[in-house]
Amino acid sequence: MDHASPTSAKAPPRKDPQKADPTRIERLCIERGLKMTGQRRLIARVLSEAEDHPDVEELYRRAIALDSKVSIATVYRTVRLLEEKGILERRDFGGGRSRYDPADRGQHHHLIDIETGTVIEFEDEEYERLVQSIAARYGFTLVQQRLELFGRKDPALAAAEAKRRSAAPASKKDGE
Amino acid sequence: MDHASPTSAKAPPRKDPQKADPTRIERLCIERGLKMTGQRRLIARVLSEAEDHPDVEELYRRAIALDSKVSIATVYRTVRLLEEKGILERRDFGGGRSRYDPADRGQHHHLIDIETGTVIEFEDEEYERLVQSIAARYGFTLVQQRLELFGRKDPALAAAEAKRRSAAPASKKDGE
DNA sequence: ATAGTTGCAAAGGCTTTGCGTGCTT
DNA sequence: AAGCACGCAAAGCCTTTGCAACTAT
Repeated sequence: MDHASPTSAKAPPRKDPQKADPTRIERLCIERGLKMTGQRRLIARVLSEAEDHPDVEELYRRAIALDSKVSIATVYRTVRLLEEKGILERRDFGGGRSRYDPADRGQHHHLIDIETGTVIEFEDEEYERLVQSIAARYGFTLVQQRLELFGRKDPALAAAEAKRRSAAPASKKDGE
Repeated sequence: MDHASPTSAKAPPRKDPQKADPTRIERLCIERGLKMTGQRRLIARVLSEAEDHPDVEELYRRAIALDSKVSIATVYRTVRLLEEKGILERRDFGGGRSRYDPADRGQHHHLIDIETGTVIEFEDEEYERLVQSIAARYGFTLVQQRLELFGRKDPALAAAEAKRRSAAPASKKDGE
């Protein structure tokens, strides 16, 4: 993970928190030529700060916690817009609701612990190569993909993992 | 596809079409100790004959075409039951509805043509090995997985594919 | 006979939408 | 100024469920 930068804002306080520092996602919105309203800036900020995979209701909760000037309909509309613009990716980890994942964090997939709901993100070059070649095998160019692994922590394997743990990969508990 | 047997019934007509020949899925239901009603037999039959990935409404349509003694609520209930029993797998190819896939057809994944909706099923040993090892890497035993590739037919690649086409893989047009 | 199943219609959860008002460009 | 975005509440999907009648074991 090369793009990871601490969430904490080290920048000195500015006059208007809304216009202070265009967040990662806000910048993308502007690039794509979206009209930036206060609500969109707010949602963009929540998304930029999110390190998990929130659903619409969770985004809504976080947004109103910051500002309280959004309706859930707008969150739905915005999230759909951003998905169409390729800024957000919609995921389905089961449970009915869609979850959202900023698309600028690079290609990654999910390993879900079926006991605890913990979501581990991972990347794998070999896998990437392989699916490209599978698609090509059928004459297709890959446009999108979805890979989710659901598993259970295995004591034996976990011990083995503990040993080789050195470059700690991202791993965080996600709701569900 | 080794298990594929023609849909047409070549067997000599029996007394009761309902009890005649327990279908593949029906047999599984019985093994799991499910109480077999006419409706369940009917749905089991539709599922056994399906070579695509129908959603509930499609199952319902096919079922009433055969017999017309089912309600859609029962289809929903049955499909959920069979999923819990591990007889059916629920898929989400986008579009809101869940699609169903008999679990006894072996491990396979899907490549979806985003232009036409065509669904290609494929298997890949190397992939299977790889994801096992990815899960193990994090100390997990794989319990379930979901892999869907969405792509667009690429003229250049398609030409290449046409050449090497010898062992024709399964490929069928699916609704949506 | 009994526990489980079905149909029907109503309810539920998530998401979208119509409409009048308000704000960005 | 003009068009697009917002909020609100109503409506739309897909799916589940309460209840009374029915059926497989």
